[in-house]
Amino acid sequence: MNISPLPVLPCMCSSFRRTSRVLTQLYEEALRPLGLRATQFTILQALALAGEVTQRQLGEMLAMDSTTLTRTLVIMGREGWIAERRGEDQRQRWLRLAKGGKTQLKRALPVWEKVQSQLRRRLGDQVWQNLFQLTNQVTNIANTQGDSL
Amino acid sequence: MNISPLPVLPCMCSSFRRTSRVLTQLYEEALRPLGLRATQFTILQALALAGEVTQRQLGEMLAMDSTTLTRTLVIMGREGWIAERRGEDQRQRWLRLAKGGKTQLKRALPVWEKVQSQLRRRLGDQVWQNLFQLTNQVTNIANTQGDSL
DNA sequence: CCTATTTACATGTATATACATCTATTGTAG
DNA sequence: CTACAATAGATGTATATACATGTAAATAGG
Repeated sequence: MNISPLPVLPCMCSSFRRTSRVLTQLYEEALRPLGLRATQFTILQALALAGEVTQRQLGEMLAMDSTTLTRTLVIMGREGWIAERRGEDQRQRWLRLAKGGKTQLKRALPVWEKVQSQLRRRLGDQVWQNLFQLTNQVTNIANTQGDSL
Repeated sequence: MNISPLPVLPCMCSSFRRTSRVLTQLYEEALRPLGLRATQFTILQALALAGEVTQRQLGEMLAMDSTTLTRTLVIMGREGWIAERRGEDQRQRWLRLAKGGKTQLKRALPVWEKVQSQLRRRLGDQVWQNLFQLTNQVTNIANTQGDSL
């Protein structure tokens, strides 16, 4: 059944991590038939919006460690979703959607939009907008909190 | 430097996952000297608040798969933070804080409160309260979204 | 120009996470 | 009571994630 509301956790970090888990399960359940994980979908979408970027820039956009991307990009390259080239700076990897990645994203978008719209309907437009604003605000503040020097 | 605000992501799942990552890094940076990960701290705190619960109940509280807890509990048991016993139902594991877990939690709480209060100050009390309310609302809605049958 | 430092990414390692599947136990229909 | 279904965890496997450290390339100082 699982109807009873979950207890409020006193920790902001725990609260966000818990919400992330349930959202991830919801979105991944929808994306599973396509063989897409949440992070992978996010990267496809980010590259579609940003065009060609370095691995580091992508990591900054997603607030994800650049070395974490190394592993995920291996998987996505193996699937033929990501294309890359070295820059003039030979250390940099410039990343972009490969043809297969565009196809995969095109297939995923309707599925994603359905999940988004169902969730949005249940939350209401006002809450929905608030959530984007607030999560973004927390991200930016927490992201600079440690920068003491 | 890293001052420029991060782009708003159009996906609610990505937004929450990104915020989770930055919050986790912030909290874990503070907890690292204690050898505590975010999830581990959450479990210590949850057990302190809930008393003795089964693995499944703990999983439900945290919206975490019960089998995920199996691995984390191995680590925490090895550290001497968790005690357990079998119930009348021999399949169930009843979990509680061990003495070492109480000690560890006592050491961690001041560190955690410092991170919380700094973040709370930068966000403001109103936003802080909103965040708990909203993350909880999203958790409960997303947690029941998939329950079609 | 040469060395020291910084930067971009790769690799090793540990934890987090979920799902599929397996085992043991409990509950249920006849 | 017995066979079958449901439940609680354990285990196998794959991905996600970050940090410490390594390597190669670029940059800065002299």
